[in-house]
Amino acid sequence: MGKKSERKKQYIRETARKVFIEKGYKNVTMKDVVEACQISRGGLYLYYASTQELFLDVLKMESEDTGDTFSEAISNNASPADILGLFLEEQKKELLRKEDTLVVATYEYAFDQEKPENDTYLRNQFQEAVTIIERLIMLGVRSGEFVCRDPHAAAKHMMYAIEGLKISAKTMGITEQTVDEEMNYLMSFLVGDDEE
Amino acid sequence: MGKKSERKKQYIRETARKVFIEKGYKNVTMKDVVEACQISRGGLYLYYASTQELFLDVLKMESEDTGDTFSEAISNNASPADILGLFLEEQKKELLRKEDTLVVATYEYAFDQEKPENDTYLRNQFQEAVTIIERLIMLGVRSGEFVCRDPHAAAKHMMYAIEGLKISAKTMGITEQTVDEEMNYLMSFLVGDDEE
Amino acid sequence: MGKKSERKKQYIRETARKVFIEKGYKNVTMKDVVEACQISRGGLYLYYASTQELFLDVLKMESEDTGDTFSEAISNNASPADILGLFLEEQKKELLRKEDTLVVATYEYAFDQEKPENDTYLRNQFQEAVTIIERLIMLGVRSGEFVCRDPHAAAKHMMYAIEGLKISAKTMGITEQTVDEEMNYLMSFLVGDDEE
Amino acid sequence: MGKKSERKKQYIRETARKVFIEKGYKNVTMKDVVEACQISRGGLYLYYASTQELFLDVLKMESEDTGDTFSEAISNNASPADILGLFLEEQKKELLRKEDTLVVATYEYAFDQEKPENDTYLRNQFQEAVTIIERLIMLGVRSGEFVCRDPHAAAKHMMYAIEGLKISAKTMGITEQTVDEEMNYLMSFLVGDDEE
DNA sequence: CATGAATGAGAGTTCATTCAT
DNA sequence: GATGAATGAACTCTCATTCAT
Repeated sequence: MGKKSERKKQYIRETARKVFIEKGYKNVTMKDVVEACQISRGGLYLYYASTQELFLDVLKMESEDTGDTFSEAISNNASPADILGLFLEEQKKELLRKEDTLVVATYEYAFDQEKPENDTYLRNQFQEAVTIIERLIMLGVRSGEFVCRDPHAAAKHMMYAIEGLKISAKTMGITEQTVDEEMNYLMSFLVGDDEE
Repeated sequence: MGKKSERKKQYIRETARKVFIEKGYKNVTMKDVVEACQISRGGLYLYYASTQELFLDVLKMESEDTGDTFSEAISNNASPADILGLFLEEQKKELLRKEDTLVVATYEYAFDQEKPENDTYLRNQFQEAVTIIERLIMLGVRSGEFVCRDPHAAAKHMMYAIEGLKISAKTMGITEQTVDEEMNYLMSFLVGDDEE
Repeated sequence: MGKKSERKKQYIRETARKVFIEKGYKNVTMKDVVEACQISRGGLYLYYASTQELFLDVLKMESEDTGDTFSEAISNNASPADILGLFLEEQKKELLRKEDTLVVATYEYAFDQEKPENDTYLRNQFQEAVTIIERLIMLGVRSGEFVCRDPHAAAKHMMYAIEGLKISAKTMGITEQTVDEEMNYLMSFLVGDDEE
Repeated sequence: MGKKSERKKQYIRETARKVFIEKGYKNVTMKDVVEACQISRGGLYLYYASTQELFLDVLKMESEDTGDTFSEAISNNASPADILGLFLEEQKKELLRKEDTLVVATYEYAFDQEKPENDTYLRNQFQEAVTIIERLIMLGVRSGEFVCRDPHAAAKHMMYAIEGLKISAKTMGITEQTVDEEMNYLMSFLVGDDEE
């Protein structure tokens, strides 16, 4: 029965996700997963041949589960500025979250790949975010809320700054206040109420 | 012989540095280092008890070796804009460099620490850079080259963006053009020749 | 349904035969057989509890299928020398054949048995061949084609030499020319056209 | 100290030899060897990376240790017939020996190689024996003890027969009487006292 | 009868770490 | 100080075998 099997795979994926969140990528062994899932060694191999395969599936699940909150907000015809604010708020929550985040594991995984080019997940996430922000900025410019000459460059810039915040949060640590300052700084460029 | 001993330690450190550059942090074993150094297993333990200890010493050496080019340029009384341009150029080179960089190992090491707060190296590097940039901006504002209301926030912002570029380069890959665009974008805020 | 069941068993046997031919005896796992047969793991166990059991059944099938060509030739009242020539030709083909032969698996199986005495298959094959050759020699002697004082010893000797060729072919390799030379050598003793 | 290390390697080799004698080739695991040697898992890997490597070294040792009895007998200027008799006696002892023989393991190893051609050990042994026998026959012919038209063919034939006896002994079993008969049969060809 | 998910024993391999020399 | 042999824990991975459905 494919269904039962798929449910178990799903279970393993979800359990493994927690393990990756807790331990990162490189520190996770098949044994860790086996123990977390409370299944047998061989049982795990029935579904996944390596932590890499497992992690990739976790990431895939991750991409499928997210991105919805957005389309929702957008279709709710909130103002671009509001939506962007929402987005930044979301990012802030994500990057301040200590538990329940795959960020570290994802970076670690990326580092482990021979060529960065091979790692499509992070790039896709990034590109997708850039596209959304760019669209929001353009909408905002049209509605007069935003001032921006090059929405694409601005969007990319925002994402690089956020990426910088993310990695900083996970490596050197960061305070909520610092994040807020940065987020405001990012918005201030677009609002352009004053010259800078 | 403290001296001879210190020379050997130095040798191990430098050789290990190359290993960390090549393989990152987590992938390096004591065995790797022993082989790279062509010394005995026991010999290595005489100086370092773990790859962590070794890596920390490599980082320490790293901090000591750098940071000098700058003070130099500053004392050469070049214009702040030039120096900042130089700094960005330096960052660009660093982040596009595929070989000969400890960036990945350093991040990996940071991830491996229980609390980000424990990892002083990255934070120190970051803070130092922020301080320098901030100082440059203030000088530039005073000389009329730059326009900036909050030099500290601007400096921090620059560093977060750079950090974002760095991690992106190592995970998703990045083109030189993209880096140039970002760098120009960062400068454009300060020059303020036009409203944005 | 005994019949349906027997047909399936037959199918497994035949498929497994190919696997044994390809991989020998010890290298074959129940998994290999399951995969080759495209049946379920449990399904296989319904018929065979181990590769040993399976191999024994393959061998049994083998004995049943062969030995017929001969009785045929004999009853065709060809001359003993011709029939023996035919037999040697047959052996030559068999031992030069790289694919489609159970020779290696059979030896491997025999090695795996605690006591050689337990392995009746090879001995039976051998005895049977000796008997046939002996009979042929006796017929040839009677008809004046062969010269031989001790047909039984001669027959056994032939078979040992052939066995030697067989194992040599599978272990060190052998050329067709070498086989031909040996076969001629074996015949020359019986023909006795010249003193040796 | 290379010496100490070599002594240990020697010890492992000798101990492993016993294991191969007892269990054949394919049945031997690194664990078996570790236990027989009473050393640690890692300790064995320090010297040998696989049972194959180990077995090859055992075989190499084997070739070095043997072959001496012969040259000795030859230089003792015994008659060719005596030496050949001695050789056959030796072979008889070897093939009847149940314990203390690597024959099975060697065959098993040979079967396990992809191409029989790769397995030089058996072929070398065989060739060497053929050469020696051939030389003896030629000497015997010259001295009038033997009658033989084609010493090379005769030598090869003897070896194939012996090979056949060997494998038969290990697979179907063989009695001492049968071996004696065969050996006599082989000698009778050379002595040529009667036509057969 | 048949399936295939699940188990767990066991083989292979690698390394951090110690210690006699 | 320095060596490198030795240990043993930890991991990866594969199958024979069972059993609920």
